Amino acid sequence: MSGVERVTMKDVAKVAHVSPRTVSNVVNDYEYVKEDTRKRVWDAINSMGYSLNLSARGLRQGNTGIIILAVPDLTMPYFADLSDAVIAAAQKRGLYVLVEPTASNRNREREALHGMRKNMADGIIYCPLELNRKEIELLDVGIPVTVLSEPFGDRHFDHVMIQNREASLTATEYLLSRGCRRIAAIGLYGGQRQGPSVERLAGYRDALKQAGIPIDERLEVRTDSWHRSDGVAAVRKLLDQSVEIDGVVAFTDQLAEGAMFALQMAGKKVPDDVAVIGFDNNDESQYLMPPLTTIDPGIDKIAAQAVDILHSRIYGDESEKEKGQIIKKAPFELIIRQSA
Amino acid sequence: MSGVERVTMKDVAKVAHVSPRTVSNVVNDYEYVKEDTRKRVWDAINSMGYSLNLSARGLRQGNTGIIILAVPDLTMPYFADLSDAVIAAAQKRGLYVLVEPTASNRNREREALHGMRKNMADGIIYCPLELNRKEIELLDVGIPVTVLSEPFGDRHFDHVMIQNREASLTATEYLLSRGCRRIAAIGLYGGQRQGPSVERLAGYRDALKQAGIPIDERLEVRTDSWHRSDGVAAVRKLLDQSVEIDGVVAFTDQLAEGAMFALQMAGKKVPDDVAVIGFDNNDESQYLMPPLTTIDPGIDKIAAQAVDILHSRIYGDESEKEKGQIIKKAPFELIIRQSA
DNA sequence: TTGTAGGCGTTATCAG
DNA sequence: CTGATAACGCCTACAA
Repeated sequence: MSGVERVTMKDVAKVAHVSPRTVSNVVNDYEYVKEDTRKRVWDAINSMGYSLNLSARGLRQGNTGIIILAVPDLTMPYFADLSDAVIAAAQKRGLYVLVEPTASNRNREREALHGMRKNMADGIIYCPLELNRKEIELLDVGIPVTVLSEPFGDRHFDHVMIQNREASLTATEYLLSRGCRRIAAIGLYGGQRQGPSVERLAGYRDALKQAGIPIDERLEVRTDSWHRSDGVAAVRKLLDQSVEIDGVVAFTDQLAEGAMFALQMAGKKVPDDVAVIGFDNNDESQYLMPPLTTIDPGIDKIAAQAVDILHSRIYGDESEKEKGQIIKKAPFELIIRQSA
Repeated sequence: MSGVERVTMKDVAKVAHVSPRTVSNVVNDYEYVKEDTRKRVWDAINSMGYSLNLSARGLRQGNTGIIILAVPDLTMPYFADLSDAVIAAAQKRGLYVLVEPTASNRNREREALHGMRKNMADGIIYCPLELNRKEIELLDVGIPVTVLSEPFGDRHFDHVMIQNREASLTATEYLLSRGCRRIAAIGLYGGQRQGPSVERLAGYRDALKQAGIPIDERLEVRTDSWHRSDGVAAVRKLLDQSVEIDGVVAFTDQLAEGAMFALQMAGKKVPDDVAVIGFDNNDESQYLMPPLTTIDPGIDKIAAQAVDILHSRIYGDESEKEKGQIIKKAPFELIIRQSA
């Protein structure tokens, strides 16, 4: 097969009759290299099969060109889409992305490794499902961090916010405008006082309050996670307890999907008997029966902003690095289809 | 915030009153270190906030601990699930995974970067959708490669195979056993003579042949890709052309999902009018209406095998590295639900 | 069981 | 515009 021999810059330099310094300049597109020299060097590089050793560069420069994207679970469509978007955005800036599932079904004992990974990266984009103290501690590792959530605690990480509360308010308002009065909220998550699910519930309550409708806690269904099966379970619970409903605000499209499934299994028509609205606008939501009305959180913009912020923190000039906490709100959009 | 000062092994050594060598031994869990010394070193490490510089280690040892997972598109559930599984498997072996979408909607001009990435990794797991010459060339970069497909060409990469042809045969046989006689095959992809979609079509034809049913090319629908929208388009095409069908073998669950959607929109009942079977067993397929009968390709096993093979090629002793081409077939399973 | 010394491939500094 | 030289932080013979 291929070589045991490692071709280095020095080797290339010898063949091209220049110094290693010049080879480095060529490889890094340094401006002031004679055209002639540049060509000679590239020829040597290609003919010798040389390739840059990024470990060496990293050691010398003190950075790796890698950022970590920490998401709960790649098998959830929202996070898969987000990862894809972040990788694309990072690529534009010449960064590599190490995806790290933090709460995947397949990973349980990753804590140990966590400590190591930070050494491999120049920055972290962290996407929390819930915010417990331990995870937050893990973030504070001496490299820039951008968190995809509302700001929390006394930490001063940068944030790119999904407007969970406002979007949830919008979704609920829409159901109200369609005449729903018994609206269930599905997806309050875990035992946290903060995090996306708490915000989404708050938005739901805001809308009810504005409409003068009293809160009925039986309509607020907790779930173990945000998978489809949780949506099924939530609706079953409502039906079992004979809680009357004419609308469902699901905190993710998967929950909505599961909810619609369970409703239809129980002989309810969507949207006639029960209107359903989701959150995320995953690709699949437009192919459900009926197609799902949902909130589009603008994933590409979120990803691009997160990467841009991180990039400026890591590689920007001093003035950028020293800037105070950056907080951006991403715009969202109500996508109306047939489920509500 | 945190430090400008970089703590090195030498610093730790000084504080712990040992040599850098000993610190290295401790960090790397070398066996022969006195308990007392070990503790002293760890204390120093923790109190000083030292962390290992992986670039330096990589430079010294000639490897990075990173493998690349090249998949077409993270937004496709199959590849998201696969990535999750590969990351989990890699974690068990202490490897980091750089996910690289090769044909994502969001990435078009990544060719240029491709050359660079190989320098950052010790090995590649490559998951092809189609096999064109250019992509194959790109693979041959001097580090071990494991390909998730049937072997091809004259290259001697290692392979972990999904049994596309056999599984597709099984799926089609099942529809036949349920009485279908006009079975459409949806998802022949691109203009290639090789690749998963070609194999799946072959399996479909095998089954028809075995059953003595003549091939009708109008039933074999090409698609641009394997997204839900392609499933919709394929069925619409069949219906528009008034091609009679009573069954659909879709080459992915997403195609099946789109197909069911289009069928139901056209007033057809699934499975009574048209039975539908998918391929992949994504989580969502059990929540469709009706729940989707499909093929489970055993993603966890595929991921684990691919990582294991790569690991032995990279870090194994010489005898393992020199072994000839490794080819493994992953088992699959027919999952029967209500769509067929 | 631990210390010493040297180099892995790059890039930055400093000349020229 | 290009050359020499010195680090970057770690690992590993070799020695003790």
